[in-house]
Amino acid sequence: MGTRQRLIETASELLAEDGVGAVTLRGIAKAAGVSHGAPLRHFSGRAELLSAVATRGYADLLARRKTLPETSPRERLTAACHSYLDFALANPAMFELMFRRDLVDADDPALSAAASAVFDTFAVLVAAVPTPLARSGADLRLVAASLWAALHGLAQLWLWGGLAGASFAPSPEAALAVTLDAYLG
Amino acid sequence: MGTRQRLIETASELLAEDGVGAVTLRGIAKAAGVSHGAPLRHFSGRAELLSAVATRGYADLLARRKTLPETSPRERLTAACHSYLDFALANPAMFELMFRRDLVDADDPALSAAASAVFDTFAVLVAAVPTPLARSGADLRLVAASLWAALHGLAQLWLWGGLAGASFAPSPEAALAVTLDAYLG
DNA sequence: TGGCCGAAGTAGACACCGTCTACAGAAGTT
DNA sequence: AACTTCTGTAGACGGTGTCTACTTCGGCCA
Repeated sequence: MGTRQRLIETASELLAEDGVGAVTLRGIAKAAGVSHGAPLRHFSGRAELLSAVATRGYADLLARRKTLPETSPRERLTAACHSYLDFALANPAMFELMFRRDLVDADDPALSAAASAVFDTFAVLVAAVPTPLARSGADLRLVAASLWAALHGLAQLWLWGGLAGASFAPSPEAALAVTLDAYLG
Repeated sequence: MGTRQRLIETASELLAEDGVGAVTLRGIAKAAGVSHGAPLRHFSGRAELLSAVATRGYADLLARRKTLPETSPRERLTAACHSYLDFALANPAMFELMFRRDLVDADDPALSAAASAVFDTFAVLVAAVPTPLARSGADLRLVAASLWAALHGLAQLWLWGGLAGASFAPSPEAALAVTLDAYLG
């Protein structure tokens, strides 16, 4: 395996084990057994390396969509929503990195393509379900964006731990059930 | 004004002008006209200073709740939702700081109290509205958490710029309208 | 009044970070 | 065989947060 690939691999492991704060260029280099300047031979800077890592994150997220049950469109959509939340809760550091504009190069074509693919396939799933909103004539892509945002906020808020500080501590699944109830009637 | 207060003030201005990446302890000290070590006489570290700044952010957000129209509970809730989104879009750096666990001391009592107050008053607003969800017997605090998450995700996703990369670019208000439609029927 | 002590500010050091540059070797091309 | 390009190393630079002396000033008490 080439050094470039090993750097991405090592960074992913470091990210999963020690969080976003631990994915430092020098730390990755040391963990990969190369000198601290070596990564710059394969990436223009930290942002480019982390973009490659985040791109893999989006790809992993997209891969989950391929394993949805072959049942009704409605059940496929709810499964996808659960899958999104599960991914975020299971890989908190990767999820955080994927949405940290300051750590990642937003103009990276591979990264934005992978991110768009996630949203696009989600929009397709939404469009296949006859929700009350759709029946009332709302723009389907707008419904998809709204539902995705709701999902995303649920994941973000839960990882943040904010609800735990409130006077009660709901489970993320319970909140997701309410969200799906609101959108799918 | 004491140095401590001026440091918080200066940090807030720096945050609003140049973003989260610019609120560095040394930079704040220089902008406030003190030596680079002075802030440590008033704060245990960077996290404590930024916590004080974020606490002010939550207070500002809460203050907006006091200016809601005295109309129907339903209109008050939708106004509060718009207010939340407006705050995030108008103060993106502050909004980001408020939810950046790595920059802030999550155990700061003032900070967590301010954050809880925001959620609690929101929950009160939700409880006053007879949504379809409420009528179907869902836990009202769970509905509040779910709706707040939806709002939060909308703000986060929009600031992230993600929807702009997709094949279409909805306005945040349009997406919020759909979200409110889903919850308030 | 004189002495004292703690709070507040300064300057320097340390370790770490990302990035740049100079250098060395290996590989491949003409 | 000579030359160029690629890959890796080592060192330096400016920046960061934090720690540790060292000053300085203001209030307090004998």
